[in-house]
Amino acid sequence: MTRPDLDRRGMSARLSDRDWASILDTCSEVVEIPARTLVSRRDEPLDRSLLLVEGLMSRHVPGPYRDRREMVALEVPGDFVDLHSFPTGRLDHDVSTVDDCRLAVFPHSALRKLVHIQPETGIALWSMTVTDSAIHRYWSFRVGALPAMGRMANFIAEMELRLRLAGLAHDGRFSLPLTQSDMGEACGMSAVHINRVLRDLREDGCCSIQSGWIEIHDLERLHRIGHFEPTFLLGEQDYIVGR
Amino acid sequence: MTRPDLDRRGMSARLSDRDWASILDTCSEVVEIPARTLVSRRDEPLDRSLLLVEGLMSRHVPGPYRDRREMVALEVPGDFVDLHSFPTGRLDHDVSTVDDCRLAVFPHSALRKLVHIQPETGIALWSMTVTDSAIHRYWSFRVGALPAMGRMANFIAEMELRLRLAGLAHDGRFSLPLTQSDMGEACGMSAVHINRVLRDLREDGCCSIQSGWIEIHDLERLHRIGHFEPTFLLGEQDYIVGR
DNA sequence: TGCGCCTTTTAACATTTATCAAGAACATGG
DNA sequence: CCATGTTCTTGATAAATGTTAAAAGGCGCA
Repeated sequence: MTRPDLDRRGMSARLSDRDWASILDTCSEVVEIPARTLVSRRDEPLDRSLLLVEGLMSRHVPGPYRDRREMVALEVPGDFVDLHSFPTGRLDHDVSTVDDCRLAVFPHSALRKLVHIQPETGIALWSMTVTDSAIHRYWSFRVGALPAMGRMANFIAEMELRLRLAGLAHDGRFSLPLTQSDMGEACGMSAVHINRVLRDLREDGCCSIQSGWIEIHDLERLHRIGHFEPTFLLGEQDYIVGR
Repeated sequence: MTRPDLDRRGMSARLSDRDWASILDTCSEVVEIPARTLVSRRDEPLDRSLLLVEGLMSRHVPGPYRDRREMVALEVPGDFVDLHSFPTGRLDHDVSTVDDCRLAVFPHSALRKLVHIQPETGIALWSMTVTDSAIHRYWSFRVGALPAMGRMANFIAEMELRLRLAGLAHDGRFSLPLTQSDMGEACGMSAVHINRVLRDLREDGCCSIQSGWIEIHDLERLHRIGHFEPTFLLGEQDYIVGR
C-alpha cells in the first residue's frame, strides 16, 4: 500500500523523520468511526493498534458495576490509542470514540517486522507507551491528591497542553466535546459537582466552557489552582514556556 | 561479569527462559539499599534500570506541595522498578525503598545492545512496562471509582495477588510493611480514615493487619467489597482461580 | 531502664462531596 | 414545528471523608 499522508502532530511529532516514515509504511488503512462507538473491548484479542488522526477517544475500566465506570485515559490527535496492546495482544480496558474520529490502523504483524528490522524504531515506539504511562501516573496524582477544584483545573490544564502540542489549541481556546458526565468519570467526581466547580472556575476568571469549547482566561492561575506542572509530560529540558 | 543467580519470581517469571537468561547477562551488579531511601529523583538523567529482588519499593509524584505527595505505584519482588526509564532516560516521578531492598542493576547501554541483538527480548521487556501501565490504570480506577472501604479492599486484594504470584503470600498471609500513612498516600485518603476502614474490614471478618502482616480471612468477600477482578493483571486466559 | 519519636487508635467536629429532585436549555428526529 | 430525550443548572439534604486533638502502644537508643 502507498504510504498514507498523515499529519504528524502532538506525540507523533516527537518521533524522528526516519522513525515516522518507517512506521507510516506499516499502516494498513485509515478508517473513520462515528462518535460514541465502542472500538475495542477489554480482553478481546487484538492484532492491530490505532493512531488517532482526528477526533477524541477515551479509555475506560468498564467497572464491575455499570453505574460507575472510570475513564482512565483520553487520547488526542497524534496519540497512539492502544499501542500498548502490541506486546501482549490484549487490552485490560475498553476503548471508545468520543467524537467522530479518523484512525490509522497498524497491524501488529507489520509492527513486529519493523521492530525486528529497526530496533531503534522499536524503542521509539516503546517510548510512546512510556509517555502514556506518565499520563496515567498524573491522572492518579490528580484524582488521589487534589480536591475537586484543583482536579478540574489540573484536568483542563492537561488537555490544554496536549491539544496545544497537537496544534489544536490556540491562545487558550480549544474544543473539548465532553459532557460534564464524561468529565466526572475522568476526574472521579459526580457530574453535579463538576458543574459546580466549573461555575467556580468561571467566576474566578480562570476559564469557561461553552458548548464544547473551552476558553482559558488565565492560564497561570489555572496552573496554580491545579498544581499543574507541564514537565510531567515532557521532561524539563524539553519544556518550552509559553504558547 | 558472571551471570548473577537471581530468583525468578512474580512478573519476571512470566519471561521465557531464553529472555530471562539474556536479560540476566546484562546485569552489572546487585546492590542493597536500606529502608526509606530515595533511590531516583524525578527528571534526573538515568542510565540504568532496577529489578527488585527483595523488599518493597514505592514510586511517588512528589507533589507540588509537600503535605500531599501521591504514591503512584508499589513494587514487589520480580518487578522492574523503573524499566520505563530505559526508552527515554528519565523518570517523571521519584523512587524510594519502603523496606530494606536488594536490587539488580541493568545499565541501559547493555539493555540497548540486547534489544538490538534480540528484538523479541526487547518486546518481552516492553511488555513488562505495559503490565506496569495496566496496574496504573487499576490504581486510577480504584481511587476514582471506589468509596473508601472498596478502595482499601481493592488495594489489599491487589497486594495479595501480586505477592502471591511472587511467592510471598501463602494462605492469605503476607508481609506489607506500610504505615497507615503510606496506605493513605496510595489510596488518596487520610491516614485517620485508613485506620477506620481497616477496623471496619476487620470487624467484617474480611482481613486484619498486625505489625506489618496482613491476614485475609475471607478472600472472596474482600474481592466483592473491593470489586476486585484479578484478570486486570493477567488477562483472562492466564488467570488460575484459587491460591 | 527510661526517654523520645513514630505509629495507631478513637472521638468530636468541620468540610467536602454525593444524591435526589426539578426546571431550564439544548439538541435531534419525525 | 413539535415531541422527546439528553445535558445543564440549581437548591436542599444526606453521606462520606478530612481535620484536629489527645491518649495509648511500640520501638530504638542512650
